Amino acid sequence: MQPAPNLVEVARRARVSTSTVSRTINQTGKISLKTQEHVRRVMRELGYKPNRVARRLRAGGKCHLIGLIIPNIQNPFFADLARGVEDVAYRNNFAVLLCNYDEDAAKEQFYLDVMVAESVDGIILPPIHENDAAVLRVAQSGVPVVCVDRALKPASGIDLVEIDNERGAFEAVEHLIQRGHRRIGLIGGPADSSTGQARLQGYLAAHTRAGLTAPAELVRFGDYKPESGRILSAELLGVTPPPTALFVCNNLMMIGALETIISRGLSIPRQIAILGFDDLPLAAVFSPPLTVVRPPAYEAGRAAAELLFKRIEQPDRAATHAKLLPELIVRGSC
Amino acid sequence: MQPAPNLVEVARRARVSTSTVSRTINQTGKISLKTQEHVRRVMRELGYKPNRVARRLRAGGKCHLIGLIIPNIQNPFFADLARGVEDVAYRNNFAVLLCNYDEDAAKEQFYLDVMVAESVDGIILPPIHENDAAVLRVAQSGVPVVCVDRALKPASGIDLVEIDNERGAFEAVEHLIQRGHRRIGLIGGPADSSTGQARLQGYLAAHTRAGLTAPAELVRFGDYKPESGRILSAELLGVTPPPTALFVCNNLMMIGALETIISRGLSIPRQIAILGFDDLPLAAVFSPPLTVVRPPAYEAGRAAAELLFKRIEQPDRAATHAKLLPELIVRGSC
DNA sequence: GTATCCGGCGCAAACGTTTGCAGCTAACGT
DNA sequence: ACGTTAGCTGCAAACGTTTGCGCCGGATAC
Repeated sequence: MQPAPNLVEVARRARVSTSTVSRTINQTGKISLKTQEHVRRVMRELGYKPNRVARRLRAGGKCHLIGLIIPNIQNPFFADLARGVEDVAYRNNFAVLLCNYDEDAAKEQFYLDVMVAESVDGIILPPIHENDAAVLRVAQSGVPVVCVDRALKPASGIDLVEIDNERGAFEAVEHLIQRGHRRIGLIGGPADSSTGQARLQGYLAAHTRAGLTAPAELVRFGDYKPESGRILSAELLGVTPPPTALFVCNNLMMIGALETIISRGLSIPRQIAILGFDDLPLAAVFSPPLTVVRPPAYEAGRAAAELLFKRIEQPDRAATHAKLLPELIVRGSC
Repeated sequence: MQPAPNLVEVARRARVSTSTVSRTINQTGKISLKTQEHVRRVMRELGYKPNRVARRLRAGGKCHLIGLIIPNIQNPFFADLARGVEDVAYRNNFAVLLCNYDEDAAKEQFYLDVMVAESVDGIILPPIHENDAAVLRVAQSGVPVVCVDRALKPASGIDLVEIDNERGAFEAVEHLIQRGHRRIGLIGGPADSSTGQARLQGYLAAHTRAGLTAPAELVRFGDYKPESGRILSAELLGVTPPPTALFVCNNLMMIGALETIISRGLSIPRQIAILGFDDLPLAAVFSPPLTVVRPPAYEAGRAAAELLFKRIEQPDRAATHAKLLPELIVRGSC
C-alpha cells in the first residue's frame, strides 16, 4: 500500500504547480476551465483526498470542523440536540467534535482548550453556568461561539438559542391549575441555573395569573438527576396536606420521582398527578401516558448550528437571540 | 489580544531552541532537569498550549484524537456506548470525533474519509454490515480500527468487542418458556445483520433446548425502528392462535410494540407477556415494570476504547475478540 | 596527554496545505 | 510598434510542530 497521494503528487502527475491544484479545489483564483478539468481528472484517478490537518494548520479554521460540548449525551434531551447539530453540520460537510463535560468546570475547560488547539471553526455549547468565564475567554479570542439551551449572563455579542423555559413551565402549571389542582409540588432544577430559574418563574407566574399563591412548602430544588427526583418527591409527598400534583422539571428527575410514586403504590393521576418537563421515549405508552412539556431539543440543535454557520461566514454580524417554544403534550397523567 | 503563544515564542523567551521545548513537553530525548524546570516555568507564564493541529500534521497520528462512528446517538444503546468510549478517552486525554451514519453507506464512507483526513489515532465503529469493504480498506491502510457491537466477517486481524446476542436472546426466551409460554412471537432484527441473526439463533436455541419447535408463523423481521415494532406486533397478534408472549429484539421496536398493545387495551402480562432486548430509561417504572435483557452498552464502549488504546500502542499485537454478556433483568412483564 | 564517550542541546528539514506576489503570454487600444 | 491590461500560472514562504543528525564541552579511561 503506497502512501496516500498528496497535493504535490497530484501536481506532479498533472504537470502543474501545487498552487493550481489547490486553487482548483477551493475555487479560488483564476484557473482556466481546461486546466481545472484536467486537474480534477488526475485527482480522481489518484483518489486524492485533501489532508484536513494540513489545511487547518495553514488556513487556521475554515476547515470543516465544529465542536459541541454538552453535559451528557446519555440525557435524551442532549442526544436530540446533538443530533440536530450533527444533521446540519453534515449537510454543510462539517464534522462534529463531541464532548461530555458532566457539569464539571475542569472538564469543560479541558475541552475548550482542545477546541482551540484543534482550531475548530466554531463551538456550540450550553455554558456550565451564567457567567462562565472560560467560555467568554474563548469567544473573545475570536472563535465563533453559540450558546444553546443556557444563556451567558454578560450576553456580550454571543449568539444564543434557548428554550422558552418560563413559558413551558407556565403552560404546564396552568394546565394543572385548570384541572383543579391547587397544591402543586415543584421539583425544580438547580437554583443557580438559568433553566432552573426560568422554570421556577413559570411555576410562580402560573399561580399568580390564576390568583393563587404558590405554596412555598411545596417548592424544592434538585440537580436534574434521578436521585434528587427520588428524594424530593418523597419529601413532597410527606408534607401535610400533601400535594395533589407534581411538576417535575426534567426527564431524569422524572424517572426518580416515578420510582418513588410507584414504590408507594400511588395511582397516577387519581392519587397524585404528575407532569414533566422533557419528553421521554416511553412516555407516550406509559400507563397512564405521561403528560409533559416537550422542549424542542432537536430543533434547538439545528438552529444553533445554523446560527454558527452564519457567524462563521460573517463574524461581525449582530448577535442573535432565538427563543424556541416548548410544546405541552397532554396525555393522561394529570 | 495577542496571538496565542507558540512553541517558538516559548523558545525565544526561554533562550533555548524549539527542540528543547518540544523535548521537555514530550519527555523525549535528554534534557537536564534544570533546563526542563526553566522551560516549564516559561510555558506556564505564557500560558502556552500546544497546537494539536500542527502536532498531528508533523507526527501523523499519536495526537490524542479518536473517531467514533455510530448509527444514531438518539438510540440510548449507542448513547451509552458512546459515553463509555468517551470516558476512557478522556482519562487518556483523548478527544472523540463523533458521527452518526444512520445505517447509510454513503454517510459512513464520508465519515471514514473524514477520519483518515483528520489522521485520527484510531476508529471505533459498528460496521454497517458484515462485509463492509470501506471499513476494511481503512483498517488495512494502517489506521487502528476496532469494531464494536457488530462483527466484520473477514475478521482479518481487526479487534472486536461484541455483545453475546445469542446468549442474551437465549436467556430471554428460556425465561419465557420457564414461565409456561409456548407460543412466543419474535420481532427480530434485520435478517442481514449479525445482531439480528444472533438473536434469532438464541430464540431458536432456547426452543430446541426445551424440546420445543419454534412456531415459524410467529417469527418476523423488523428494522430496529419503532414503526416495524408497531406493525409486526399487530401482525403477530392477528395470528391464530395468537402468541402469549412477545420477544422484541431492540428498544425502538419495543416502543412501537407497546403502542400497539396499549392501543388495543391488552393487559401485560395477563393477556400478552412482553420481553425486550435493550433496557430503556423508564422500563423499571413502567407498569408493569418491563422485563428486559440489558446488553452492557457502556461497558462495551469502554472495552472498545481500551482495546483501541492498546492497539495504538502496539499495532502488531494479535487481534482480540471480546464477547460481553447481557444481563436478564426480570421485572414484571412476563 | 590524548582518545573516547556521553549528556545536553541546537540546526534545519520535514509534514501537506494555502496564498501573496510576481511573471508570462496573448490580446487590445492607440 | 509599443505600452497596458487581463487572464492564467508558478515560486516560495508561511502555519506550529517533531526529530535525525551533529556539535560542543567535560568526564572518564588509558
